[in-house]
Amino acid sequence: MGFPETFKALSDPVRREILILLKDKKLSAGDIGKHFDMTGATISYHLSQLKKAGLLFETKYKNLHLLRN
Amino acid sequence: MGFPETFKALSDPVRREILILLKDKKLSAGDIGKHFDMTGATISYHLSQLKKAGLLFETKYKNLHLLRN
DNA sequence: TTTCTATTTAGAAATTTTTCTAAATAGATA
DNA sequence: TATCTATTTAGAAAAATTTCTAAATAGAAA
Repeated sequence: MGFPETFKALSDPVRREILILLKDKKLSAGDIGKHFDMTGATISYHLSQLKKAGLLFETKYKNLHLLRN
Repeated sequence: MGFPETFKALSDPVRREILILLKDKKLSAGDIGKHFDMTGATISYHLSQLKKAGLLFETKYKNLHLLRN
C-alpha cells in the first residue's frame, strides 16, 4: 500500500467518483453501480482496486437479528 | 488543464521522478534522460505530457549575447 | 553555411488498464 | 432447504498508455 499504488488507485475518474459517492453514506456495490453506465463486474473491479489501496472499507451487514438485551 | 488531466500527468512514476529532478535545478531533456533507462524519444513524450498539464515550464537559453546597457 | 549533437515527431510494437460476458460464489428470502 | 438476487472471479476483448525505431527538425559549434 505504498504511495505509487495509492496514487494509481486515485488516478481513475470512476474510482474518484466512487469515493465521492461514499463520502457521506454507505452504499452497496449495486447502488454504486447505478451511478455508472457499466456492468457490475466492472464496478466490482474498481471497488477491488480501491480496497487494495486501502481507500475503502467493507462493512458487512450480515443477516443479524437485533435483540433487546 | 483541469484536475483530471493534472492527476493523470502525475500518475506516472517516471513523470513524478522527472518533477523531483527538476525541483531545484534546470535540466535539459538529455540530462533528464540520463537518469532513466529509456530512449530520448520516450523522455520527450513524458516531458510533453508534463508540459501539457502545465507542470513544467520550458526556459530557452537561446544563443543570446549579453550586452552591457 | 556546413556539420554535429539534441530534441521532437510519426508510426508501430509492447504493455497495462479498463471493460465486458459468462460462470461461480455469496447472501438473502420464501 | 430451495430459490432468487447481488457480487465476485476468470478470461477475453477493447481501449489507452508507454515505449521503441527511424526520420525529421532544431540548435550549437566549427
